[in-house]
This record gives sequence, C-alpha cells and structure tokens, in this order.
Amino acid sequence: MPIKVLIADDHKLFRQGLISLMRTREDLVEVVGEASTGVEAIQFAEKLQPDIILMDIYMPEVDGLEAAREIRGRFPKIAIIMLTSSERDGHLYEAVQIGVAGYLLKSLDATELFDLLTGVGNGEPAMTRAVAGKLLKAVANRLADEEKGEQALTERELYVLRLVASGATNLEIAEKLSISTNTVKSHLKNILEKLQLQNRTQAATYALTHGLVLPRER
Amino acid sequence: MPIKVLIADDHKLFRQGLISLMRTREDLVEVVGEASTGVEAIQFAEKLQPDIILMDIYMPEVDGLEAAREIRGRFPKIAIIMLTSSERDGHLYEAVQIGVAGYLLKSLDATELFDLLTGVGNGEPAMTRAVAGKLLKAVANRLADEEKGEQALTERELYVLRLVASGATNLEIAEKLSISTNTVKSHLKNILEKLQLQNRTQAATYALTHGLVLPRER
DNA sequence: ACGATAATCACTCTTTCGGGTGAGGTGGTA
DNA sequence: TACCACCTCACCCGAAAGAGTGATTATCGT
Repeated sequence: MPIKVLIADDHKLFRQGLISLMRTREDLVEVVGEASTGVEAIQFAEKLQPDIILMDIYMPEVDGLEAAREIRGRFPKIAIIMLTSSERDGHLYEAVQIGVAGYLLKSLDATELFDLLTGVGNGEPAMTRAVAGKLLKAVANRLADEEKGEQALTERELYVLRLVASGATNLEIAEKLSISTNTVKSHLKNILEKLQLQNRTQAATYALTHGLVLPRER
Repeated sequence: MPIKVLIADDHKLFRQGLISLMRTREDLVEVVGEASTGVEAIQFAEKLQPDIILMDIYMPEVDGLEAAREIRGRFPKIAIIMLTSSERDGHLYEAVQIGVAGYLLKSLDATELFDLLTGVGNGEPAMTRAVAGKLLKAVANRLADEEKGEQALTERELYVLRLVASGATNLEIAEKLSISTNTVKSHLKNILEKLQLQNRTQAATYALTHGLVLPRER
C-alpha cells in the first residue's frame, strides 16, 4: 500500500505542483491532505493520521517548526519531514532538536524525494548530503562551544533581545517589562556576552538574521 | 498555439511540480525550458525566445530582479512575470520599476495562474488583487511623501546606513569612510529624519527588512 | 538541604549617541 | 549668476548605553 502523505505549505501553487508530481507515482505515495497553515497541519495530522507530513517552515499563524513540535508531542508515530527553502542553520538545528525524520530543501529532485520518502517508511532519516554535512559541523561546534562556555539565551533574554531588535531603548524595554533599566542593562550585557557581540545594534541585526524575531514584513 | 513559457526558479522540486501541472493544460501553455539561476534565465531567454518567463527572485549568482532587468533591456518582447514567495514591498516596487508584466505570489491557485498567463498573452498585466492594492497604496504614499518633503537617501547616507546596520559605531564608520565622526553623526541625523526613525538600532532593522543591505546568511 | 541558574536591582564611571546650531566647499541647474 | 542639494566639519549639551562590581530572591534538580 502507498505511503499516506500530508502536505503542509502555505504556497498553494507549490502544493498543487507537488500533488501533480505525486500522482505520477501513485504506487508509492498517496496525498491524503493538504494544509496551508501550522494550525491546519496539526488538525489534519490528528484527523487523517498520515504516515508522513511534508512540512514547510514559513507558514502563517503557526509556523512549521511549532506545528512539528506539537505534532511530535501528540502523535509520535507520524514522521515529519521539513521540506523548506530555508537554508538558515538555526532552522535546521531547531528541527533536529524537535526530532523530525528529515530535513529537505526544495531544490531537491523529485525522484530523490520519492526515494527518501520510501526510506522514511522504513525508519531511515531523510536528508541530503549537504544538510547532513551541516549537522556534522554543528555537532563539532557544539562540542567546542560547550568547552568555552555555552551560549543559549534564556526566555527573559530572548524577550529583551526582541525588544532591542524593535528599536526600543532600555527605558522603553524596562517599562514594557515592568522592571528597572538596571535589570534591562544587566540582561543586555549577558546577551552581548553570550552572542559575542559589541552593541545593541549588532544584537538587533543578529536577532533579525537568525530568525529570533519575526521581520515586520514577509 | 500554446504560450511558450520559461521557468526560472532555483527550487528544482518547485519547477518539476509546476511543469507537471502545466502538462495538464498543454493546450494553453508549453514549458520550453527551465533555469535554476539568473544567469541561466538570461541565456535561455536568448536561446529559446519564450513568450513568458516565470521568474523567482531568490536565485543564486544573479537574482531574479537583476536577470529581469537585463532581459527587459535586451529582449523587450519577452513578458516577465515575477513568481515569488517574497512579500517584501521593496521587491514589488523594484519589479514594477523594471517593467515586469506581472507579480504573483506562490500562494496563487493553479487555475488562476493559467488564467493570468493567457491574459498576459493578450497584453494584460498579471497580478493578484492583494498585490494591486499594495501598488495603489505605494502610489498614494509616494505622492504624500513628495508633499511633505521627500525622503530618498543619498548615496553617502545609504553607505553610512549599511555600516550602521553592520553594528559599527560612529567612530568605526568615520574611520572606514575617512571622515570625521561629526560628519557621520550629521549623516545619521539626516537618515533618521528622512526615515522617521528614532535611533540607529531602528535604522539597522529598517535596512535589513527593506533589503538595503544583504543579510549575512540566507 | 544544597548548589546552580535565573531574574531582579543598585551604584559608579566612561563612552557613545543624538539634538541643536552654524558654516564652508563643491557641483549641477534654472 | 544664483540657487540648491550634498558632503563636509565644529562645538555644545544632555541623554543613553555599556562596563564593572556586588547583592538579593526564587526556583529547580539532585
């Protein structure tokens, strides 16, 4: 029997194209549904119980990574494959942390996709050589980082960073969070230290380019 | 006879999906080629002389907008339709300035795409209502801006802004440009005024989100 | 119960920003 | 020629940011 696949991508044209492609291999895969948002992906995952979800990252309301996290928690048997155009390393690492079954780029060839999909049916991970290479480097870096002092930001620091990225002054941040400017400065100092940056402007661009904050437009 | 279409998109899977879709309407459209970079798009435009080019923006080497500019200059008879996932207003405006025949988002429906393609064959512009609305607003804003004092940044200001966005201090900018910090401050003051911003951090995020500076990663 | 982490705040001090004002030089255009 | 936009710079001043040190409280895991 063919593998039941759910497609989650906000680009209708891409979904339709993918479905059209998959119809040519009905012996291998069967598209049982399509979602255009993260919320829909979660709902359809529950209703349709697909074998595999092909999930994009950029989606309105709830993005693909958040949706993947929830689906992983509630329906661990469903294999999630991120299928995205994002080459941001941060996205890849987050996806791996969530426990996805694969991470593929849209630059993939259709026949490769079919190969990898059937592989996932047998429990194999789905990823291209390029992505696998990045992961190897990341593991190496992670080890190096841990030796010289770690760096993950705390919830509070992340929140402060987002406000910094919005262009707020320390006073404005303090008022918004109902804390003193001293505390804001303390957080910001820690942020700059952890990220190895020199000033708030660099922190702001860091936040933007690393997807820690949603750009004002898309 | 069917319309000859060239597809330029760096995502192979998307190209293949689109081709698969178009095969279902061979009476209307015929895909005569596919390009995965801006350079290829230019080359194939010359060789294949398609009626329409469906062009993505994000592409390696030369992006879609640059390719469109060159093709418009050399082969004005070829209609170029930007087909992208970018909702950045700046991209839209730039495309319009280049003189593209349409600007479509990948969230488009396949049947709508076919409708618009045949329309372009008859000289009509191809764009969704949402995009058309943005253009209207842009024209309105442009007029409003011109009334209350213009705002386009000068070359020098743009350069300073880019350095600000890189996280440089006024001193660093001054040294890089071989001018005094006073001059840098003067430029920055004008930048903040023109863009209606309050501080350099906002200027940095503005530069990033408006494509005035290339993000460090993609 | 203890230690680690996170969040909070204070105080000082130096540097950097940003606003305001004014002004000289250049190059292009009406 | 006269005007104007742009780039350049100076000086002043107050506000904001950043670096350093140290301290309190709460929470969580062992």
